Amino acid sequence: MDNAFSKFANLEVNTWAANGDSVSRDLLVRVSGSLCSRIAHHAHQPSFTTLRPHNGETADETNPCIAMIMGNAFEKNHSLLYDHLLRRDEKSEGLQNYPEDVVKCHEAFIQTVRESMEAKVEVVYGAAVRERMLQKQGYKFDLFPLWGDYDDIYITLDRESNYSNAQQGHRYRRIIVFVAHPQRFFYPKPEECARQDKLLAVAAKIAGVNFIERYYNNQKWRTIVPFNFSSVVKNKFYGILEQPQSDGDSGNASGWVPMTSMSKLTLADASTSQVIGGYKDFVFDDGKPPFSVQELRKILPVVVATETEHNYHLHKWENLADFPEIVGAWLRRQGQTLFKGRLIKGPVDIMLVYRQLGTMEGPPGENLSLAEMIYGLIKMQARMIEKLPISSLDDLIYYRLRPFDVIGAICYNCRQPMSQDTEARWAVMRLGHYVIRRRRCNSGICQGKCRAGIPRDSSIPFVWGSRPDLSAQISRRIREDWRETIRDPKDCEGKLSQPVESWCIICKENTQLLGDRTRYLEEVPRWTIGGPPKYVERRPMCLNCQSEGRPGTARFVPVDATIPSIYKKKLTSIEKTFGGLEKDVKAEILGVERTSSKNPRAPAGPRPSRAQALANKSKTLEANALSMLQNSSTAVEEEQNRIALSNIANASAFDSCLTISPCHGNLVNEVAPTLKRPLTNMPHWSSIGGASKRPLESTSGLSFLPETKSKVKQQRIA
DNA sequence: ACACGTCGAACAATGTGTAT
DNA sequence: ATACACATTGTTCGACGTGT
Repeated sequence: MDNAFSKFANLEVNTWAANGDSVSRDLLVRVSGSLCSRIAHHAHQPSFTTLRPHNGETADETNPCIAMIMGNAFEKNHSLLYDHLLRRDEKSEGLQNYPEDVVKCHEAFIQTVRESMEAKVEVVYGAAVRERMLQKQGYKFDLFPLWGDYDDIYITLDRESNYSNAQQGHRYRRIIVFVAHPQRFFYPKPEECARQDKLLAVAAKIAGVNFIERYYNNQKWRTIVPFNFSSVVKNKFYGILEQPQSDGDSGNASGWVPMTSMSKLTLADASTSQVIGGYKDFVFDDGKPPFSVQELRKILPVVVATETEHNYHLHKWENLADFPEIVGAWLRRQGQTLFKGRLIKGPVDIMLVYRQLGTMEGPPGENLSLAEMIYGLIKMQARMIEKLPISSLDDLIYYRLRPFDVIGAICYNCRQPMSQDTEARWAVMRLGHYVIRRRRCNSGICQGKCRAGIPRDSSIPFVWGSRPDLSAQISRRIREDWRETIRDPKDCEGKLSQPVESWCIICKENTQLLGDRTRYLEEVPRWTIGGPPKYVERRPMCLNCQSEGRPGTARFVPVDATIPSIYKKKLTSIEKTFGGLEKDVKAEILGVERTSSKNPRAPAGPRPSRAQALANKSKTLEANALSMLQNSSTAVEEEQNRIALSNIANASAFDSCLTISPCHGNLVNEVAPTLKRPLTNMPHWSSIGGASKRPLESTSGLSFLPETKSKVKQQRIA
């Protein structure tokens, strides 16, 4: 297999080169385990959340998701583990972003593994891989619903014809069990946990490997994966800020060192609460903001001076209690500045940071005492502060040490790349928020105008660089999700690249804007994905509305009545409901979504006062609570409907590709006698894959789901 | 449940003066 | 020429509301 991997690696790097990209070979991750394994685990793509980023193996327990996978239905000598894409990447979006021939190169290699491996069961993690195998790779599978305790799940039969070395007389090569990505379980829903546990139990039973009961349901994986990982991942994958400490930028996986830096200890100990016994004092104060540049200018000289005062005690320092108070105070507020949101709980973490930051200056950290490393860090920071320009915002910003002060930027206006910010500033009041810099954008759209540069990494939040913005502690949390539903400017050719004229939906010809304009002209209009594209409306101020006593913030609709349009809030709600789906599925949904009307509806009555509104609201709440008590079955039904809706939404193209197609198979009965289907219950097998190119059209195979309004909705959309 | 309308406030985007 | 700091103003937000 080494030889095959080596060949693949050469081919992969060359394919990138043919696309004009130079990539590092040592970020390719090897397949782990033997081809004779009983079970194969098929994951998505390796990330940088690891202690072994280079020349790595897939079986890398310093990566939390992989650790979770390896914790259940996985026996070291009987399990094969590989990723669908073998290239380590900061974002696991290779399936969307890599050139198609690169993706195919990975898939061809993995397919040779799948062709050669003996495992009767393959567990596939995550919807992205599932969709890819079903749609783009076009594999043909048959669906096999289970029964009894397992009647809410099904397994998938992988047809022999999917393999180039197909053997005559065999209908199926193996069983595939599609399960959710482990990262999903940092925010578990009970029903999802139960389902995942069942799926893995079935996979393990068929394969003949051990598994752990209620592994996901009882969060038993937490004995393997550190507790703080939850907040970090939440932030990284879901953009939710849980604690100030693990805010914003900590999502950048390349910089974050998981607590499994102590993996040996953690695993042996199996108790996350005392992972680093003796060093719990190291945990940073959660509530305190980092030092601003201004504060550091004052405090650093004092901190540096303590080194000589305490010189002969330095080697004895082991935890925070041994430090001079001011050093402890300094350290506790470096969570963002030095450590960039990483949780630092002990000397090992300090050493890792020291090594990472100190690669360009100072001695390597191995043989240094804790105190020497800490003073090394203090001095690094002092040198940085000295070089910084004096700014009137110094009390509101802080800087990080290289390499964490380099941020790739794109133009806020046109989203084209800008030169990177090599001295990134961060907001003290808003943890982890990058402070925008304005610079010239030389793209065709912006033509050298001054534009805001925002981080290219969309997981890094940012804030406008003015005093009022930087002083405000809470942001309104601007929604960016709607952007997922609009076209890239470079996909807007022909008519879509032309300006769009719009006018107030109420005033039409009488529309009045500032500067004697009667039309709102949008030079670079935003269009939705899917066909036909819809113009995304704006709501500028209409002076005519104002003069006639209306608020003047009505929607503006295209003057050309043939241009369909939609408003942004609608896009947000679509993204909320269908955000988990593949982009092309979303495009289909958007394509058939109703356009917004071109005429105003009947004016509403007078608004009640705010006080009255609040009183009404509390009344409604009470009434709701009462009615819940009186009629709990209604609430239960509603909840079921909600779950059904989310099932349908989540099931995406996978479920909706189902069509009834009876067929026969004996592989299952051979390998899994315990799962033998009762004869009285005639199978309703379904075949999936390639059955439908229009995913949401067919939901006939979902007869086991309760009839709900959501189903009506699906039909309307289709 | 959905499709909007309305509101006050926060935000985005850019103009302009000034320092380097 | 460039970046910064501040000022200004249009745009967009979430919350809350009504009508269908």
